[in-house]
Amino acid sequence: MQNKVEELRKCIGLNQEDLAKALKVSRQTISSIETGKYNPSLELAFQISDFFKKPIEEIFIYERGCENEKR
Amino acid sequence: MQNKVEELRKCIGLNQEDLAKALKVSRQTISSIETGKYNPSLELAFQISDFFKKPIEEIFIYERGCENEKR
DNA sequence: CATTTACGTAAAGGTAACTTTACATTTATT
DNA sequence: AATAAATGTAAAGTTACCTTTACGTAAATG
Repeated sequence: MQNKVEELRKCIGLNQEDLAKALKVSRQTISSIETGKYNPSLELAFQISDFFKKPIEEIFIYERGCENEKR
Repeated sequence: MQNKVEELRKCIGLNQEDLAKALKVSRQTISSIETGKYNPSLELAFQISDFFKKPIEEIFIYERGCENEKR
């Protein structure tokens, strides 16, 4: 899943460490999310969403497999 | 974190097993989410969102601590 | 050139999310 | 009363998320 955390973070002139502090997670967590090592938990996604004041869907891009429109 | 999975599921007349199959997870995962045992991963939250055709924020209610409007 | 700042990454460990299997309970049906 | 359908739950195992500590590197600064 792609995300715009790095872009949004740089947009407001923060480094990873400061964003990490603001979100109360480790810098490695931010780094790992930005580099796509793993996705945040739903809770952390909400915190990030709140911080940037954007909906989760605008920050995290879920790649929908074009599998005949499930359902 | 609260969620409306059970409500939305019943609204379309599905049982936990059928929803689980549609989402390709186990029935226990659905049960655990509905009873609040744990939150889904962000990926599963997106799948659930897609399935019910509602944004994540309308299905999962993140309890924001009233901590002086972080940031 | 030496130091600082920012970032990536790796190892080791803890907890959360998810699995399969299985059993118990409740509600409905026959 | 017996059976089936739907749900809750528990145990044991795997993988993902997140932590602390730490090291390497590249770019900027003194």
